[in-house]
Amino acid sequence: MRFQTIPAPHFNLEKTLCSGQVFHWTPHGRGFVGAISENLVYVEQAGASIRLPAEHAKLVAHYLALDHPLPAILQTFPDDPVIRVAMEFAQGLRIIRQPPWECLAAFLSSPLKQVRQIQAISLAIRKRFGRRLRRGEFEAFSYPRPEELAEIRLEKLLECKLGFRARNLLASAKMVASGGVDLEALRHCSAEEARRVLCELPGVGEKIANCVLLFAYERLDAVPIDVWIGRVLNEVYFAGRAKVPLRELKSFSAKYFGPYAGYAQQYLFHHWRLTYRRRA
DNA sequence: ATCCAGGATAGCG
DNA sequence: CGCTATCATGGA
Repeated sequence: MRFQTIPAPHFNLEKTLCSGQVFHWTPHGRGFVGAISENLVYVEQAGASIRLPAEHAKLVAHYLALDHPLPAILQTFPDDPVIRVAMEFAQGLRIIRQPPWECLAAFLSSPLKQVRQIQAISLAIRKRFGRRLRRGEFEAFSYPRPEELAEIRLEKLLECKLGFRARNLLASAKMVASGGVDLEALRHCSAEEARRVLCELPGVGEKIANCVLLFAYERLDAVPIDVWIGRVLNEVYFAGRAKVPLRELKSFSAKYFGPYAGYAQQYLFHHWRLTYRRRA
């Protein structure tokens, strides 16, 4: 296997793959093994570059969004102390371009789960129902395609610890498999239209739709407001005010964080989730 | 033990 | 419309 090193300035592989935007990459040697659709991929950080099998260079560079002008994006963030410390903490984090179905399926299994558990579920489904991919010392599993997942019995899916999410994942897979929702077509829609269509899927509300828009469709202004972002907004930007309505949090985020609000949101999410200590 | 987790949704007033 | 209870499971 011929390896290649390609430049990856302003990039941190570990922060990018382990910040709760994608859930199946597993440490291997000095890097990570995973799959992009049906392609087995190994990639490792090498200073300001990444090192990977040459045949996957193009695929991975696109997936990891190495072409995003990160310094220019960061410059659009508001200048406040909370953003500044998050930018420092999450330096090199990029929002990637996931295949839509993989991303949607992962977030369908996310409600009321910790990142750790979403990882476990994602890997269990891949191992159990996906395709085994092997190449030399590397091994990974693809995520079952919609039409494959749609054929799985609910009882079998439940063995992957999905709980009440299994029903939604299965029903959504059937809608995608039957063509009721065309995930590829959403690439050409406006963000509003794509969000509306995604919310037609069972188990998808505005938050998960925004996750998919941000992490799969490159709508970098989409802001998923989960418990962590809600916490940041309430404790920092709405400090002292009790019970701020969700619609107010949404409108504030869209205005205050700027054209790459989704990117800013991810830096805040990563920082707060890994450093937060509950107060007495 | 008790509370919480990258929420969505039916059912209520 | 906005509010609430509920859903299943494991981590902290």
